[in-house]
Amino acid sequence: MGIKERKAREREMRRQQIMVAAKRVFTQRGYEKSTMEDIAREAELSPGTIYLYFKSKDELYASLCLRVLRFINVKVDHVVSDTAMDYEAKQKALLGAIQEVYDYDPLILNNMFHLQSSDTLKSLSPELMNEINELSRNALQAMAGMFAQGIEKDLVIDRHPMALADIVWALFSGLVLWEESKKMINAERYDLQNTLTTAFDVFGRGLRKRRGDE
Amino acid sequence: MGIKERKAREREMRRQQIMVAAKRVFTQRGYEKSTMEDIAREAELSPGTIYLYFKSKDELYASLCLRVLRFINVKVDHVVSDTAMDYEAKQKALLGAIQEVYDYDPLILNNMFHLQSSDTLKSLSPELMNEINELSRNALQAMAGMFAQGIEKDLVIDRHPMALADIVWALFSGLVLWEESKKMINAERYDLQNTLTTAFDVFGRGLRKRRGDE
Amino acid sequence: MGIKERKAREREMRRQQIMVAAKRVFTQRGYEKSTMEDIAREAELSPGTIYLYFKSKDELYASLCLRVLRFINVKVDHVVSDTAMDYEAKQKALLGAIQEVYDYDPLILNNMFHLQSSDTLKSLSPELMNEINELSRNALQAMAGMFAQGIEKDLVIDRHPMALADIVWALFSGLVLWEESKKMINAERYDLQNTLTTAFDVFGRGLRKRRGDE
Amino acid sequence: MGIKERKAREREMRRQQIMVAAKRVFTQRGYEKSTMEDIAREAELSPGTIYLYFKSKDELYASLCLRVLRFINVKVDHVVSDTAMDYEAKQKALLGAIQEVYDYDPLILNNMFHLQSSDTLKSLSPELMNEINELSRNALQAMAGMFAQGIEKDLVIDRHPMALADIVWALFSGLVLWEESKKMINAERYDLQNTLTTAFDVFGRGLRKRRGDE
DNA sequence: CATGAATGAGTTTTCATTCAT
DNA sequence: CATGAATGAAAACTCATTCAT
Repeated sequence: MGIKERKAREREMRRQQIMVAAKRVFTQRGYEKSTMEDIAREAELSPGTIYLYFKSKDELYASLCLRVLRFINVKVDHVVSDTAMDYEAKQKALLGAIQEVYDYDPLILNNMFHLQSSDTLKSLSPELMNEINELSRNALQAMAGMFAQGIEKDLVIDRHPMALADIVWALFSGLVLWEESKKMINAERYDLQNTLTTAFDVFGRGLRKRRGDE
Repeated sequence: MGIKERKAREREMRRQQIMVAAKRVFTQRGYEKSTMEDIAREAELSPGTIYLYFKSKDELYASLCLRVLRFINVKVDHVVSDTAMDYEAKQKALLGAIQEVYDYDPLILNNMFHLQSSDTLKSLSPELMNEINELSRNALQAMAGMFAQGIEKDLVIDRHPMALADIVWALFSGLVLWEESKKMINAERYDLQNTLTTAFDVFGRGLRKRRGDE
Repeated sequence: MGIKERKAREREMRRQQIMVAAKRVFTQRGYEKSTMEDIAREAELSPGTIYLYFKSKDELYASLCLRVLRFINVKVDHVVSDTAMDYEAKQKALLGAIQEVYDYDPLILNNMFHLQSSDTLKSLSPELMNEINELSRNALQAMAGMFAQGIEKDLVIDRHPMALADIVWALFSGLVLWEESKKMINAERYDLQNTLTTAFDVFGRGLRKRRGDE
Repeated sequence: MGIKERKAREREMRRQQIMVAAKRVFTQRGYEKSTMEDIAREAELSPGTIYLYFKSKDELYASLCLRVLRFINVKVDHVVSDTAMDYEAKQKALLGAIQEVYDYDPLILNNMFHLQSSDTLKSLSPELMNEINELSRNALQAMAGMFAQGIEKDLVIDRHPMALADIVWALFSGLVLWEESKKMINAERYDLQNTLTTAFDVFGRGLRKRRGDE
């Protein structure tokens, strides 16, 4: 039925509209300081309406994280399974994907941290929780797999691949944090782009194994 | 007056007792989910008493950050000004200092993030704010100075020294975050020690310049 | 006009459909915990449609009560005015009618209680309120009239007839309540039928006057 | 310690103060229409204070029921175990106890009905729930025991003792309900005292077995 | 007529902070 | 100084009712 489809599409658009507004508010104020009324105002809707699309503030928040995780997974899966790319290209593409996430919503990786609270987890619907867990695990394992390949081909120093994947993730979470902290300490001119480029470079060198090393 | 001194010392001890309790609670639950009553209970004091030593929850929190920043500054200043150490030793000592902070309170660097909220800043007393700003800037500039030395002596790749300092900080903030996130996604066995060691290694290699590189 | 009639009949059928659904929902959850959406879902209609047939939740509820009151009145009037029945038969028929109401909707007598709230009453349309008042009064007075007859013929103990009518009503309201309360306290096996039979018997004996009594 | 005792007594008095206020408000408006703010205003306290003594609206309500159940149990246990009373005296004392409850809070027996909702039960602390269940069962079984005695001594008609206990309880719940319903239908002059007296009389007659009966 | 998405006032609950003892 | 009961403003969430389609 065409009507049902249209309804579903409209419903999905409202969801997106709310998520976009929520992202803006969460990014600006952080999870705890953002009120549902703030989000409603930003979405130009009434508070009650939000609850027609998301069961609770936590579910709304988790849905935002989910979207980012899905994006990362698509990218990572694509990069990892592309047999035409050599290792160097894959590493570059991976870092590019993470920077895309960063550009989309710099705080999401840090805010995701909020989900760790066991109280929060209890209130999430099991489906949501399961998808989040699965996607997180999948992204990480895909990255680890890529590093394992690099180690095998002797292009990356021989360290536990999962630890390397963790460092990639941590470095980016940390940069976000740090960018915000710098604002706090009134660092006159925080050149994030420069820092990111340097990080990529440092990180790339550290991973790369060269003859005569060790 | 001996009496006045004793009083002052007792007062300082109470402050420390409260801060130790607050650290434990903030570390466990995060800033927003920690209540003043939680902290009072942990300190075996009444809520009212906390307010005799700290003007507000925010000031208590900022005082915790301050303590960590002071510790880092002492270490960094010492390392940087020690003319007996060569660059490699300095870099190692610096990373060691940061890991000490991490061992003392893994979440402090992340939680510090909370201060970024402009609402929070407004409620802090100007003296507190100034000291925080100064210490943060100082620590970062000292680190940057160290890297500048390394670059000059051709021991470190030629990148903006401040950016390198940022990356050090960010990497460690990020690792903490990530450790917590892994709990969330039920990562089967998260070997933080391994990850940290690898990070040190990767980071060290990336910073170190070698003949024939580039 | 045949068309107008058909329309009217269809309209009446929708009303009935909604009332049946509402009865089910109110019976299950009670007045306050039942939402208009619950009722709409049960009636397989949309919430908006309910409002085409009933001005408000209160009016819908009052309409349900009205239906029961009308049923009781028909029965009571019939019993009381039937000159062919002797007193004993009338009393029996009356109790039978009440049990019929009970079988139809055990909670209606209790739920009716909700109407007592003065706020609720204010929002009812005067016509509805008037009919409810009149029917209630009429049913009670008819019963009282019957008891007065019994007293006159020396078949029933000499007590205020209205008080006797009240007790009949109260006993049945109470039994319903009590049946529900027993579920709450996990009474192992609540044999309502047995209790009702006993109640009829005890009550009948109490009303019956016997030679030598008093 | 005298201080601890005094504190405990003061705390208990506040609890009572709140419960008295809550009783008044619940009695006047019913459970659902009573807001915590209403109760706080009646108790001349702030809403937050109520939550220092009762975990939720439901727990406050359940505590009220508990108090009444405790009272009934004390009375019933006393009457049943008093070997100096004959059956007739016991029955009279029992009805008297119930009327005392009724005089104290006419609506409590009806309102208790609210607890039956499974949603409500889930939110109650298990201890509270257990005590309510135990007390209810105990009161009922004690009453049933008394009737069993009466049946054995051939003073009460031979019916299931538990059914007789149920009827006692139901009759009184019902009278309360009915008293309120009468207000609703603007019954000109509702003489509750007369109805109650008649109910006692009718009920007593119904229970009493006499030679030559049946 | 029928729909069902949207509304927003109203409710329960939390917690930083104060102040009388 | 220390206490901890009390406060009350603010937040999450609900639901009867409306109205554009």
